[in-house]
Amino acid sequence: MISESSKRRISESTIHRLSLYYRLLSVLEKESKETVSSKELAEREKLTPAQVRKDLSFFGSFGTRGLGYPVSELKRRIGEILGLDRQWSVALIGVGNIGSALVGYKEFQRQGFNIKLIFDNDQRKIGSNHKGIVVADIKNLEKELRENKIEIVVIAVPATVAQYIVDDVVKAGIKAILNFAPVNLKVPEDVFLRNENMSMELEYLSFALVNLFNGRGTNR
Amino acid sequence: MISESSKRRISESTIHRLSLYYRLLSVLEKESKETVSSKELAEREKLTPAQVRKDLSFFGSFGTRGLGYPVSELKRRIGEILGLDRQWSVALIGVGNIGSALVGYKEFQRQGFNIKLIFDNDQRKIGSNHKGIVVADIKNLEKELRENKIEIVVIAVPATVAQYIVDDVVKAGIKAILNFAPVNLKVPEDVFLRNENMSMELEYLSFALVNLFNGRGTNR
DNA sequence: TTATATTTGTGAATCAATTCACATTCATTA
DNA sequence: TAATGAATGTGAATTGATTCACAAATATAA
Ligand SMILES: NC(=O)c1ccc[n+]([C@@H]2O[C@H](COP(=O)([O-])OP(=O)(O)OC[C@H]3O[C@@H](n4cnc5c(N)ncnc54)[C@H](O)[C@@H]3O)[C@@H](O)[C@H]2O)c1
Ligand SMILES: NC(=O)c1ccc[n+]([C@@H]2O[C@H](COP(=O)([O-])OP(=O)(O)OC[C@H]3O[C@@H](n4cnc5c(N)ncnc54)[C@H](O)[C@@H]3O)[C@@H](O)[C@H]2O)c1
Repeated sequence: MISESSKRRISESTIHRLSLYYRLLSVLEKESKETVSSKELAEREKLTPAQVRKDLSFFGSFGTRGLGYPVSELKRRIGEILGLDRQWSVALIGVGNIGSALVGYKEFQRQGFNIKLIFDNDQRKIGSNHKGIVVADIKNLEKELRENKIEIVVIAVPATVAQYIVDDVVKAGIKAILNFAPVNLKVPEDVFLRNENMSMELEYLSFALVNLFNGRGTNR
Repeated sequence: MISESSKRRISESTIHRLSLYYRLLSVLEKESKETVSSKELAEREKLTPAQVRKDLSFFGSFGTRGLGYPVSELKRRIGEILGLDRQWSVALIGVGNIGSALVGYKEFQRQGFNIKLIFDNDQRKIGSNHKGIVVADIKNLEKELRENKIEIVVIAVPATVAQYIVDDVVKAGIKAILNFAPVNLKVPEDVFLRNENMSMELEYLSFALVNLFNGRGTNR
């Protein structure tokens, strides 16, 4: 829904900031605030007002000069841009430590990310019930992904097997993958792959503590 | 350990790429590769050779012209830069879904991030044993953090209480925090705060599926 | 209705990150 | 020991992202 046949390429940072605005607008909505200025949005996210306005301007003009942006309306529009105005069918592969945590996380569902299928290869886990979902056998991966029209796959298996799993996921026609395994997965050009790398953030803190103790802390 | 009184400011992306190089060098070391060129490092991380060389050049010159970089030596040097040549004392606050997963994750320890303390406010959890660590009462937070010389704190409590917890953590003199709660925490300038925001990555995938279906997939 | 105050939306300017391109250095081979 | 090839390290050029600055639009108050 990028206006005018996506003239400009939208940067990753802009999209991440849209997520921040979306979350903040939800808070403002709860506080029954009707409008909000770029100045206020910026202050609450430690950004500049110009940045906020520029980010939004890529997608249209949502504000009123002299007044600001209508909170609920802007939230709705950003939701549309991010695809949060619809439901997504998600499958999770690997119900270990991190996989179990994700299944039990209600926030994803609230945002429209519905975990419909869970896979594992451990016979003790297959058939067991996690939050109302029966763990499926990884052997039926491709068939089940297709039959259930899964759109997003979350990888939470050991790093050693992640590439094999991803190859099968790609074969099943999946175009969006979120990977928790600390490994560089290879996917075709037309598949979106994002990595959730917790070690990286710990390492950033470690670097900061060792190197930056004159400078200041940095949020993301 | 930035050379020459940290003239240049090192960008966040450079540090994240150092993490990637570090992981890749571990793999190359296991494969008994002695040297590696910027070209090969770049190919395996989908970067350009110039980028790799520039990143490393901020910290010194580690390579040999005509030959490349010595794998083990470079890994050691990057480890030093990232502070992975030492042990870090970490405390985890909140042993719920995600907190339990983190406690059970051996990879952090292998990298020198040792979870020494776990806190919760749930009486049923306090005193119970998680992977050899007894859950402490959140009431003793400040005292315990100081006595155990904790350097990094991981926040895994509900978003509603995260700010109160962080305030206490800061009072205890902690300068590095990794936060999993989806909320914008306020910390003083001299405290490093990083946010691990999984929703953000799912939202990026959602955006990509809705908007970018002419373009291509993008790794991080 | 007019004047004043706000705040947007956006080109232009600036700042930052990435890529280019090449002199320099070293390994290797003849 | 000289010639060849490979790959680094780094200023310069380029590309991209952020900030500036201001005209235009609207709200609000007189
Ligand atoms: N636990 C954490 O906090 C954490 C943090 C960051 C990253 N990670 C990464 O996430 C991944 C999972 O970590 P974890 O701690 O949950 O590990 P885990 O061992 O607890 O869970 C892995 C799960 O995958 C299943 N599995 C293994 N092979 C499979 C296959 N071929 N097909 C289907 N399922 C298979 C296992 O049966 C198990 O249930 C790992 O790559 C890990 O490095 C974990
Ligand atoms: N579960 C996930 O997969 C996931 C993913 C992304 C983000 N998160 C975020 O991580 C945080 C934890 O999520 P969760 O699913 O583990 O929740 P959870 O409810 O399972 O765990 C929260 C834990 O914090 C403890 N707690 C509550 N108040 C406390 C206090 N004042 N002091 C100390 N401990 C306290 C609770 O007793 C509980 O053990 C939340 O902010 C959540 O939004 C979770």
